[in-house]
Amino acid sequence: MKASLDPLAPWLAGLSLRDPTVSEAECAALREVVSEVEAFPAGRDLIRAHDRSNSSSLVVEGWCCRYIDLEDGRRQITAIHIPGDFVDLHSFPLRLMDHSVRTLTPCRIARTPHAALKALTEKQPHLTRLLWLSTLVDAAIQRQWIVGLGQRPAMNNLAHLICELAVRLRVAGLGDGSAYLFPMTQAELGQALGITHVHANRAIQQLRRTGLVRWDRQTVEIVDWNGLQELAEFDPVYLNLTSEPR
Amino acid sequence: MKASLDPLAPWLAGLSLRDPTVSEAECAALREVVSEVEAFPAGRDLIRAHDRSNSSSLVVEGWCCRYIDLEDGRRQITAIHIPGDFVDLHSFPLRLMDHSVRTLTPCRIARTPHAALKALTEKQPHLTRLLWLSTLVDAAIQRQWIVGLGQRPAMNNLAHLICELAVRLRVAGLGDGSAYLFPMTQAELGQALGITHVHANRAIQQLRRTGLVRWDRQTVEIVDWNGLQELAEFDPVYLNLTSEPR
DNA sequence: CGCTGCGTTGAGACTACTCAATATCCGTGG
DNA sequence: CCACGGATATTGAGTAGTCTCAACGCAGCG
Repeated sequence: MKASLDPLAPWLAGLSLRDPTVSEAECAALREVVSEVEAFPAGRDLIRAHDRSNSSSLVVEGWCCRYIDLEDGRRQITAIHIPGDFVDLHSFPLRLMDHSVRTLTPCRIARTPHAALKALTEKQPHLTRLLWLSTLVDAAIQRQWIVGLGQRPAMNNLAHLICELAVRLRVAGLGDGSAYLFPMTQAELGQALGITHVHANRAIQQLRRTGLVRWDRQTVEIVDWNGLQELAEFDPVYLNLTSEPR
Repeated sequence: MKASLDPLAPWLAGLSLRDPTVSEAECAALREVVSEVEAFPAGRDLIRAHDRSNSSSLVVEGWCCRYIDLEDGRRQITAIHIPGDFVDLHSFPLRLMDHSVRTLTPCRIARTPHAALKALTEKQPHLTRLLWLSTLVDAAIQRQWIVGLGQRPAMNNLAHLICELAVRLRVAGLGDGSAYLFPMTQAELGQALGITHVHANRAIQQLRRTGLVRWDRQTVEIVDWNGLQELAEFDPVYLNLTSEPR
């Protein structure tokens, strides 16, 4: 998973499957507001809940997540972000952060000042709608997580997450989706699935026993995509892709 | 809870607490694209998943919800919408619906054609950001639901929902939030909380026993706001209010 | 008056949790 | 190269929360 030379590359890769009507001028305008890329180690908070953010972060390389902590220390991860995700575009129209953002792996992040984004929305209505769109895809993903947390047993929800990330990674131009690096610990996975790390471990074992995926160390390999999709009831409509990735 | 003469009134009431910088001209522009109000009975689908929508709905009166069904018939409600909510602004930038929308009570709904919204975004960048903002508040609410479904026991999550709706109703100018009509059946409540209707009933009873709320028929009365807020770990930051309602 | 939908209750089963122990991996320093 | 320590993964046993199935009560309505 080499670094792209163009920090916008994974974002544009995803966009090309959602709305291919981006002009060269728009790309240039966006490129201009994306400041230089910064590197972060794993497990570093980029923004904390209740902070006031004045820039938005685009993931160029690595995984990060948004999360909300409860008073007793339990943590719920509300989103997982991969390269190409504008992880914190939400903080642009919103004022105070209602959640925190943190790296799951070493990351390279491009920051965009809110002032620059605001200026951009003044002049570029089409590009503005695309940025809006990308926050709404995030929201659609959140809805699926709500369904998973509310209705799906742990193993099925885990299968759904694996499907989702496979497609999203493929959309971002990272691999073919049949096997990928899954760099989260089982504790973090549990925080995303709303279960304890002990139960996350058991859900993984249960999923392994179905034979639909192989899961060794940090590598997930999808052995039977159709079977996994069926187990998870995974319907990629919510990812808002107009054309098939790959 | 009488119908407002102005279909935009509850939306503007909420907006005034989030971004009071709306100009008269912007209101006029928005008013122009909101078509006449239509009435719907309870339990009517407004939009179905996988449909292609060409207009967005603003709730003027009544409650409705978004939901996603699983194959075995189980349903997860992903959002509850009250007057002032632009229930389906998401369908404007998004193409295919990933979820359905349905009335929970008799409703009056104002429709806005997407073409008109698009035209509006071409000319009114500030208003566009406000519309964007309102979809992001929806997303923030969804995040809290994720936290609730993943981490909170049923009764606590129910308490959180009651707190949330109390504030949101107050923000929309509907009542003082200390007591309100809760027009959902226990089955629907269960679909929102990710539990069965049987367990929803037990969660209600458990909450009643705390003495923090009275819940008779369809009326919820908050007896001890501070106690309820504490039980729910309710922190209204995510509703993005710059000033206190009322 | 008898539907029908909604709320309520009980009993037993299953999912996920807690607590605790053990095993494995991996980076670091000797 | 090996020893060590910390983080991560795995396992077991008992408990708590939630589900399923089934029944019953009550209210509104034709």
